[in-house]
Amino acid sequence: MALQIFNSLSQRLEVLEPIEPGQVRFYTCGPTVYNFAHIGNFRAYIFEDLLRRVLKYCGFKVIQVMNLTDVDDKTIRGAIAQGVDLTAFTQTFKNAFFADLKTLRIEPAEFYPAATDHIPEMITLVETLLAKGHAYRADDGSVYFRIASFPNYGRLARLDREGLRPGARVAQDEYAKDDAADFALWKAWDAADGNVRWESPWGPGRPGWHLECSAMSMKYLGPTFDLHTGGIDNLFPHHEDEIAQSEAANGQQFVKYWMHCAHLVVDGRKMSKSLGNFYTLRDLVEKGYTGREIRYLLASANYRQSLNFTFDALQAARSSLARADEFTERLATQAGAIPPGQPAPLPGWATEAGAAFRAAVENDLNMAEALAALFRIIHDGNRALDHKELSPAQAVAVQGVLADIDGVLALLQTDEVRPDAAVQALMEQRQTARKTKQWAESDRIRDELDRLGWVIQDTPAGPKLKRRPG
RNA sequence: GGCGCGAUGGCCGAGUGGCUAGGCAGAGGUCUGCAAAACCUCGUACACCGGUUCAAUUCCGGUUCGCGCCUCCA
Repeated sequence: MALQIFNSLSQRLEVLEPIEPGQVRFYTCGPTVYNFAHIGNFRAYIFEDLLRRVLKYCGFKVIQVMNLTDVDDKTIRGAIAQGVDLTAFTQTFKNAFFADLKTLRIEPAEFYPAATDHIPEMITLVETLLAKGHAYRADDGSVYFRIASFPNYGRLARLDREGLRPGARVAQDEYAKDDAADFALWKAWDAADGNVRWESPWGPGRPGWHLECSAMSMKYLGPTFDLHTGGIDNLFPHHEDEIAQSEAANGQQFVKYWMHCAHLVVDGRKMSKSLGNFYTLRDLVEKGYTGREIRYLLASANYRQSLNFTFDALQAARSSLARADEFTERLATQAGAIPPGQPAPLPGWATEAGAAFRAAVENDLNMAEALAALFRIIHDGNRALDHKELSPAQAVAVQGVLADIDGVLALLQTDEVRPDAAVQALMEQRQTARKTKQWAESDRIRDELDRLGWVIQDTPAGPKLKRRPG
């Protein structure tokens, strides 16, 4: 089997065949750092993280670039509103973004280029486009891309010239453009930009939004690379414009495969501040949910379908992970008894589930099926342990399968919290009470531990303390 | 107006022209001092209306509802 992905460009499933065998170069549209990212944003970043991990799982070397948009209308507006420098303003949200990625166990990309660090590259690209006749300078000092000069425009989004007719959303003040559909490569400075400006051959101004992705992908990945991803809302105009700029400048195909992640909705409704169903990652963490739980929920659905975020589902994610944790711990206990140097025969059910997992992720990242394979291991493993049919050596082998799987999922490692001395002492007190059959006292201590956030399990090997989630 | 996606049991969510998704929640049981965990058992789900077919949740058409894009929202 080989990794198959759904290519937005062809609208079909294709076997991923990188330009350079064994290595996938891919570009992912990153955040505009003007506020804290919300869970809808993170759905896309988790999708990209799963993709990255699946690529590695399938044996590819990965070079991933994620851009940081740190200059645009919103960042400028935000900086001015707070009366701080653009750089200072965006730095706060860059830091927050990286902290959030860590919370969600998203593996770092190889490069996180920021737009403001690549102004010269962008200016060079605009010069190339001007020289090749794909761009023109308007009366206001801005430079626009001439869509009429690029016949393939609209191919990705499947929009024809009719569909590109100016609609209500085209800004009224874009009179300077030859064609209303043309988009800005370089925006001339105006008063609303405050002190945000860079010098250019066309006078002071700033880059258009789409330009950074073309300039930076070219710099870090070359004129043609394998894979480009983003949210479905970026498909048009952003990605369409990237293609136009890059292919017009380089005269060769920009990207071989495009993948787009569908949106997240909350309680079946579009997430919006006015509906009161808008959540940043930080909002959920404040409510007591862990990054791992949120990751589970966001990772559990097909990336091409809209995902319905509900707190019931988040609670279910919590319970599912508790079940997984219970099993990995049982497995570790059993594996701990292994005599050193024993070869490990893998039970049949684990081999099958491991293969099912691989087949699932290779099928365009079918994470629901992949998780089903994980739960097959948990279920069959628990049964084998109950029936004393899993040797320590086999337990080690199963751990190996889980480790492989978790290379993709990044869900199984727990954020372990050890009970403190007081909690430990209570547990021992309860044991003493139990030995003398003082059940009322024993239950009272159990309730007290519960209030402290600890659940107790009496096992044949003695009592165990479990952190109660939330 | 144009283009596109979707509707699966209480919840989240795979999938398939006939054969169990999975998880969570719920019910009963085993185990346990009681629990917890685990295991065992348990659900005539495929929006609606037509059509194709021996057979449709799956294919086709329509209806209703939801979501998205149509120039700077992941």
